[in-house]
Amino acid sequence: MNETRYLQAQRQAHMFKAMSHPLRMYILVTLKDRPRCVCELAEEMGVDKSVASKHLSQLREAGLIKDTKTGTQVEYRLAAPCVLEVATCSDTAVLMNRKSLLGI
Amino acid sequence: MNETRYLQAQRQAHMFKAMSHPLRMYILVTLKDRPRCVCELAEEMGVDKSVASKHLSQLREAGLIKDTKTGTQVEYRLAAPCVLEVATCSDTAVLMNRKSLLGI
DNA sequence: CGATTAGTTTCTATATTTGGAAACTTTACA
DNA sequence: TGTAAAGTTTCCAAATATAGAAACTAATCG
Repeated sequence: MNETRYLQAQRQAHMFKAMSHPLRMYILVTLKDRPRCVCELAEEMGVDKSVASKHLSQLREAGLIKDTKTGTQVEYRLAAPCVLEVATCSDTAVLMNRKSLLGI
Repeated sequence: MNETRYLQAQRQAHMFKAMSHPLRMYILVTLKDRPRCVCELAEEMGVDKSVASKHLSQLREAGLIKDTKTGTQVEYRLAAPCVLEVATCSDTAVLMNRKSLLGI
């Protein structure tokens, strides 16, 4: 077991874990548009604000989004828009693979 | 809730879920080098072959790797090497964000 | 000050993921 | 044929993740 390689794998896996939930990806895609506060996202997704807040925490902890506090509101924005392009790109590449896999 | 956007998010999340486990990322990085069979990977990672096999199934199901059966062996290879470059790229971008986040 | 609004954290029940052991399948080959 | 090797699948226990309710914090504003 290559230690350096494992540490790299662990770090990357952690980032992808943050991106591994439908609502969290939905949040990322939505934020690409423009920044939003927690309750806006919660309402848009139809979940409790505590649920939205927790998903946002995970994304922030992973370094994917940033927040700015203004009064009682917390505005969230993408930290690295390129990550999203990356998601779309690999998504497309993999989708093509799966299609050929399924014979579509 | 934007339906199209949610479906896209769901699809991408599914791919990232396959990449969200340290051992699975380790497998991907290792396969970048050259193809391997299940027992080679199991031994290298120090886990039961059933464990390696299950992780490989998930990666295959997500369209990230392909397999070729030869005799009793099943050789796994990367399906889309670009996905790995993508992983390194976003990893770096996010890492930089986290550093500035932590004030490093 | 007291009420309201926006968020976060805690608690709890449920669901999913994971690893390893054991059973099973398939191919090789003595 | 029967034994071994390589994989997969099934089973189970332990660990983790998730949603929503409730409690809590902090800022605004009458």
